Amino acid sequence: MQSSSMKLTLEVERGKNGINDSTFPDLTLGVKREENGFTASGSPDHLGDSIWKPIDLTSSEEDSGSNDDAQKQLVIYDPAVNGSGEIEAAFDPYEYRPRNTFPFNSSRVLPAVGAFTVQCANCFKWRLVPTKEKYEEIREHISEQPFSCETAREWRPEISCEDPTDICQDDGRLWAIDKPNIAQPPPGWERLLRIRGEGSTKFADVYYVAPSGKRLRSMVEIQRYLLQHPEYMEAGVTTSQFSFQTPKPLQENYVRKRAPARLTTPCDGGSNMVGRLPGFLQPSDVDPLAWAGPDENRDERRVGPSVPTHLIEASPEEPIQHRPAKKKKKEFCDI
DNA sequence: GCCACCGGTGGC
DNA sequence: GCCACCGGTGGC
Repeated sequence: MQSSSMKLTLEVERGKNGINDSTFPDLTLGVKREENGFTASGSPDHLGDSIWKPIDLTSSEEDSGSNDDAQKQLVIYDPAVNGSGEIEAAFDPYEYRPRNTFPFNSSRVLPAVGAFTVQCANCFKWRLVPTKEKYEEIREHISEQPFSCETAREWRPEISCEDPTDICQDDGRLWAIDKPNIAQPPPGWERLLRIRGEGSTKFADVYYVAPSGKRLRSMVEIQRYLLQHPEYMEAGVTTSQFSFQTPKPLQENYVRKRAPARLTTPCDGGSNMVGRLPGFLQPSDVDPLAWAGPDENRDERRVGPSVPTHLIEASPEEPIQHRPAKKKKKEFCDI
């Protein structure tokens, strides 16, 4: 990972429908994994050092094409998945909430961001960022102000490049690369990232929640809302403070590809597209890093109650899904 | 009735 | 192929 010095990571957890929103804010972090599941370890300082290993996402960057910003990437993964694992919480920098651990009875559980991680530009190790707000702050200026372990001393005074990485992309979580340089939302506003279930036509949706509680889902709506509420504009809020860009999943098949309009033979397969499970795709094609899907791991991860298989490993229960495919994941930690 | 989520597509 | 946008609707 060379250039990519900085990448940002997001951990995804699953939440349930209504709940997601609330969960969002919490995203905090630290997850550790335990034997099979996750656990938290607790060390106050760094999360499990041992537990998490370094991740290398570099390659994944595909797209940003222009920027090689590969740098700033976020990875999302779903801890919950694993099950049971539990995530524990330790407060300090990393506090976790075991929310996902408990069984949601709800029928729908969707993945949600569980943690944010940024890669040190010097040692390339991943550092968990304690809050969504801090993460957004770092992300906003990641190009001009590369993140380093030294920066992390703001919330972890003892941290240095000598410490092991905080997280490793291994277990079957869902990882995604975030876009760099996204402005922080205006004061009083919140930017929500909702991860869709596997097999959807899109990976995620971004919403902005205005101070009034109104949710806005596109720049058109933002613009309209600001015009209707001049007070925000008078306060300096502009559309440049909003961005609906979403992270990209490393799992290549997570998002269902749009079917070609003309696929022939419908039958043949029936398989045509839609029906196909993503899983079938070849991981190989994808980037190296891509994490792998859940394969085997999945079992472990799933914990108790639910988890059905689905693709994402993460999701524990998901009634929802379309069929998931399974993909395999692999782990890659490099550092 | 509301709204979170999903699907679809026009435009690039 | 990707993404911004928004319509539809299941579930509450």
